[in-house]
Amino acid sequence: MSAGRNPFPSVRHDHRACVDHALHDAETLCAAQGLRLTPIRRRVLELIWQGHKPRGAYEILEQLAAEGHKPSPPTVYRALDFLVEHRLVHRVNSRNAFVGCVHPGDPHAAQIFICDRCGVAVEQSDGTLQRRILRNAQGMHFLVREQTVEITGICPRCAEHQHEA
Amino acid sequence: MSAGRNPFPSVRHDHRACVDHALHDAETLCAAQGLRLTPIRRRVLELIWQGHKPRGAYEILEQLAAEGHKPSPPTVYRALDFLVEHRLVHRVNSRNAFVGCVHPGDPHAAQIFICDRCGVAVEQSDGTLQRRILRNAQGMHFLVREQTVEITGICPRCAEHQHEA
DNA sequence: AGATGCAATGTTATGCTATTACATCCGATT
DNA sequence: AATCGGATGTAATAGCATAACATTGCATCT
Ligand SMILES: [Zn+2]
Ligand SMILES: [Zn+2]
Ligand SMILES: [Zn+2]
Ligand SMILES: [Zn+2]
Repeated sequence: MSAGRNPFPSVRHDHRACVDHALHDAETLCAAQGLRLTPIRRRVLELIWQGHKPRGAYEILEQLAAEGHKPSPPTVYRALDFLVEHRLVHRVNSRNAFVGCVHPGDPHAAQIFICDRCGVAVEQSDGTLQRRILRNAQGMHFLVREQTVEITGICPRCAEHQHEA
Repeated sequence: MSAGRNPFPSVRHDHRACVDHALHDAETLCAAQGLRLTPIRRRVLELIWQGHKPRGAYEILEQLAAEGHKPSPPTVYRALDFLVEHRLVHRVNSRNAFVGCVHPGDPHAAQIFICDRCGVAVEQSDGTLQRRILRNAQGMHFLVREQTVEITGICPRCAEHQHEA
């Protein structure tokens, strides 16, 4: 992803490596679990990874159409369902969009930080935070299935640009 | 809301009191801040408080239509925008729906627990959790504007019913 | 009173997001 | 070859949200 210590991707990081890495991980994971990373699924994952910004289903659909495929919504949603189900991408509820997961296949609760300005999203997995949520749930005898934590604001890159302008 | 120590509302709690309380709070708050709780806004808030389940905009719209009002989507969304902006209701992103806020007007970060079975949503505001998120954000120099924490699972009432069946 | 300004609401149309239902294809198994 | 099941294709529709512009109604100023 990024070379520096800050998880927010620099504009000049080698993004091709991000994509290659994500696709390689996906292939490994699917092979290990007997899942079929079909051409469509693979291509959708690749499109999601074109950047670090969550992408909408119809955005993906239009890009596929531009390549000549002309799929219909269910095709894209089915691929997205597969990718979400097998933890290769996260759904970003506050945006109705999808972003590549950085710990593919690992059943983790992610916290997603999304920049209002540039749209970049970064994922974190703070176990302490996650356990605190579980503890609070237990306190009211609520059985947790899934937790969604999404934080919006301004990313460090955009904050820098701010005081340049 | 509920008589017991568990924040999940019992089936036999006096829900009329919830609604009355919410509307009274809203009136007080709007009066104090010079806001106009117009008939539509008030009615939408009341409909949201008809239960403890998040309600969709079109659900509200249909109920208004059934009463003879026949509003159009923008009317409802404008009322919802007002209610969200002034912190009388929370938007539940994972459901595209809206639920009454139990600390109206107070700028707090809420964690919302939603039952997959009965749809009831309960709000919590754990300051420790909230500060942990802020700390994590600061760690990457991310400036937080808003945090969304939504937890889905099975509420205590539904868990009880479970082992009856 | 009449003119002006502003917030709220009404109206029409449209855009974006997601799913249902059914048909077809294709590779693996028998 | 027949069968089966998962993946994809196709058409229609459901569900969520906003843009753009018209109108209303009330408060303020002249
Ligand atoms: Zn990258
Ligand atoms: Zn940014
Ligand atoms: Zn109640
Ligand atoms: Zn329940």
